[in-house]
Amino acid sequence: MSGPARMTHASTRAAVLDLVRAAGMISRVGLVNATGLTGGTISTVVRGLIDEGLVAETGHAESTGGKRRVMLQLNHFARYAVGVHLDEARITYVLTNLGGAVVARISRAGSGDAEVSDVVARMAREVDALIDSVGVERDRILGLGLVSARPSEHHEFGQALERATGLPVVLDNDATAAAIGEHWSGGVGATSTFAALYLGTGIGAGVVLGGTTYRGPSGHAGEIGHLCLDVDGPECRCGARGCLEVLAGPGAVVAQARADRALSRAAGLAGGRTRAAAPVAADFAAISRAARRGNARALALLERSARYLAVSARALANVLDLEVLVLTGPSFAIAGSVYLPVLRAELDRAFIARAAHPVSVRLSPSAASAPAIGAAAIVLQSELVPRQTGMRLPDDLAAGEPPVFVR
Amino acid sequence: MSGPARMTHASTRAAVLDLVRAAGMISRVGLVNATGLTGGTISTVVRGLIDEGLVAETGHAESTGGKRRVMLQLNHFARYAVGVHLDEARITYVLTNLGGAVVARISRAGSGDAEVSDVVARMAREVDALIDSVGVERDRILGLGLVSARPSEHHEFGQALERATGLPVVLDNDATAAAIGEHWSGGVGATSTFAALYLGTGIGAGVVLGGTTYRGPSGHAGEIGHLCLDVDGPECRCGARGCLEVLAGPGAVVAQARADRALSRAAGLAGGRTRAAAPVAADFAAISRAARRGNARALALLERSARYLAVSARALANVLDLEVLVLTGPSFAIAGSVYLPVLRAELDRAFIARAAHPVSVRLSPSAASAPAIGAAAIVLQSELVPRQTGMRLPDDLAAGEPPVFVR
DNA sequence: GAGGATTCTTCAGTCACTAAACAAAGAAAG
DNA sequence: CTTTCTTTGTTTAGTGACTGAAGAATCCTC
Repeated sequence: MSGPARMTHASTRAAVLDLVRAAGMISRVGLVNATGLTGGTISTVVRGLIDEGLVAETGHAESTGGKRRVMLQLNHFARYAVGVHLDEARITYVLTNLGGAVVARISRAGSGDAEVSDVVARMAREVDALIDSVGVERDRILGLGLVSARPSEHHEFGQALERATGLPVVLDNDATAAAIGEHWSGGVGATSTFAALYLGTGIGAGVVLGGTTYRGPSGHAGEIGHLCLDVDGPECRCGARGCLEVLAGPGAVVAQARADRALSRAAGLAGGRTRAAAPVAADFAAISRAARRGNARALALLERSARYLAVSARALANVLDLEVLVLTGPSFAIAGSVYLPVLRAELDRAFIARAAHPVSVRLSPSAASAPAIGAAAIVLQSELVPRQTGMRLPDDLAAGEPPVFVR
Repeated sequence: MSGPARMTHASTRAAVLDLVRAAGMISRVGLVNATGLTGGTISTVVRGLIDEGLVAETGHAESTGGKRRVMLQLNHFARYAVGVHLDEARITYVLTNLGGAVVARISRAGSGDAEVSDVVARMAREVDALIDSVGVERDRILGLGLVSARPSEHHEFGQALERATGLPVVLDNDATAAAIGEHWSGGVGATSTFAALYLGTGIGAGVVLGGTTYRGPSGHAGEIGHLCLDVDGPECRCGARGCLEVLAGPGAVVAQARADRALSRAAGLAGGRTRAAAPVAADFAAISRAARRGNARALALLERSARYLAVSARALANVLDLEVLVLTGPSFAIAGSVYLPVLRAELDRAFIARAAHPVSVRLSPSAASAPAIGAAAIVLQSELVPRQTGMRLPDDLAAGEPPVFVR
């Protein structure tokens, strides 16, 4: 238990930097207490971070009888990151500083069915415009995060964008990105276990366990759209019945609303009249507006969806032993006020570990642009936070061993 | 990306040992490839392990054009661990070697309502008897693992047992223990992501993500007994409706069977006539036997339970992106053959990430004593495997900082 | 302003790990 | 059998992160 608490250079530096970020403001002594390292080590590590311009001394604490502690803060404008959200109909770009705060933001039309090379060229120009709009030097930008609902389909896209922009590109899915964004922005604790419930046109969840993002072996962790809420429910494209997505997803809400002639007219639903990508999101927004205007039928549809989602959120909280649940994504940005109280009530009533700790349910303050902000946060995290600690343990251990000759 | 891949002494030693265990048989070159460390480091680490008697050279591989590789194996009988499973009605003790193989096993009556001090004294005697039965020296026993359905209620119990036996005691819950036992025994890969679905008188799941046990911030991770499968289902003690436990747990199966006069007689159910702890387990076993004898009604009840459980297992697999699901625990030991095909079919049909990888569903080869074996495995793991890598990041970072005086 | 408390830095020593030379063991070619 | 080459494993010097302890700097109290 005692003895040295050694770690690599990179991860010590990164861990200290992450602590400064997470704490907002902290002294060297505070870092000593938080890390378990000695004062000497912290002293040299902090000097390095100050020399690089990443951290700055920003004041003093009151004395506790001796020399006052010098407070340290992240120099938020030392580095930047670009976040890009590829949605079906739109591409959203944000430039954030080290603290995850948005310093520039633009939104442009989606790719449609244009050639990949053309889209990449256009995106590179739009990224340039984003950066130029605030006059940040290129070499202070750490990289570009590119998120979408199906990142596995965008590998070549990412590589092309990397060549076109000259920035390192990382890919991820929107829900995970949103979770990392919430984590980075400091809304939840540094080591907390939480999920970001993401409601776009689909339903997903980004999962952070004990401060570490969990993606699963194939990157599909947090897939809650196909939780079963009714074994005899309507069929789903996944092959099962009564899936959350079919019962309560934005698509289902919109379908139910369109089937209601009066509501369709009152809310001004687009129906099938616009092009394929947009209408679900647009009509879901229209329904939400109708509910806010007091349309009882619209409100009932949303509340029905919220109850199903609440039960699924409880399942997620039970399985993962969550401490915090953050609602985020474009659809929650619009209808969060309807969903939030329903989810809160459900998790307060029937979360199985609530004797040990409650689940705090919150609406993201930046639900609409959460994926793009998260995309930037992924870059910040991948550049500044401990890589994977520990060592790789390949599963095919015996692979490569020649045939054995037992003595 | 390049540069040294440093780690602490303890974790390098432990990681190498864990690799030797996981691989079964591996050469020094194999360890170099698997760890990324250099030959020199592996050479010294392995020498230390051989000096301690934990590892032994056991033969040669065929030459690939040069010197033959010397193969290394875990010396299974170098150390031992005691595993104890506190069930409602019985206490099961196992003594395992380093490989997790059972070298001695006894089962005694449960604690009933005796005084804690008396029970602890009796358990200490029974542990002594277990150890003496195979004549293992006391100082080669690493510790004692104590698992139950509600370990939080057994803290003092564990401390008393630690004093009485002189062995370090670790506590955990039965489902997590079972998962660790499966992992240690090598049925699943070293870095695999899997869950042990535990069916005793309750329902639980032990979760291992990427080779690391996940317990959750309050130790309640894997709680699937209260997944909702029917929002309008029967009420549950947790406050919700249609929970898995109420619809398909062994208690529910037994209740349904008891309500059936013909089945009760055919299976010889004890009903409410025996004392409180045993009957559910006993009657569930009786129903399973009846189903095996061809009783259609008993089989139908079990298959109904299996279908609900299968849907819940799919939920777990979707949320956690599982690669493997192991069925274990006393009730699966009895009725596993009924449940297994139903779960397999469900996960084959509707697991959402099956395009990326299938979920392999297996019945534990030692389902009945899995908790006790797992308890011993927890001791092995806590003594021999990397502690937590990285550094602790307390959540109350600003705590202890005096008031700040901004410059 | 002396003395004590607290914060922060400096520096020598320690230890895990690497790189590279070396030794040992076997295969292949003559 | 000898030579040469390949592969495996060990030894050794060097590197760098970290600790511990001493010292410097700063602030409070009396």
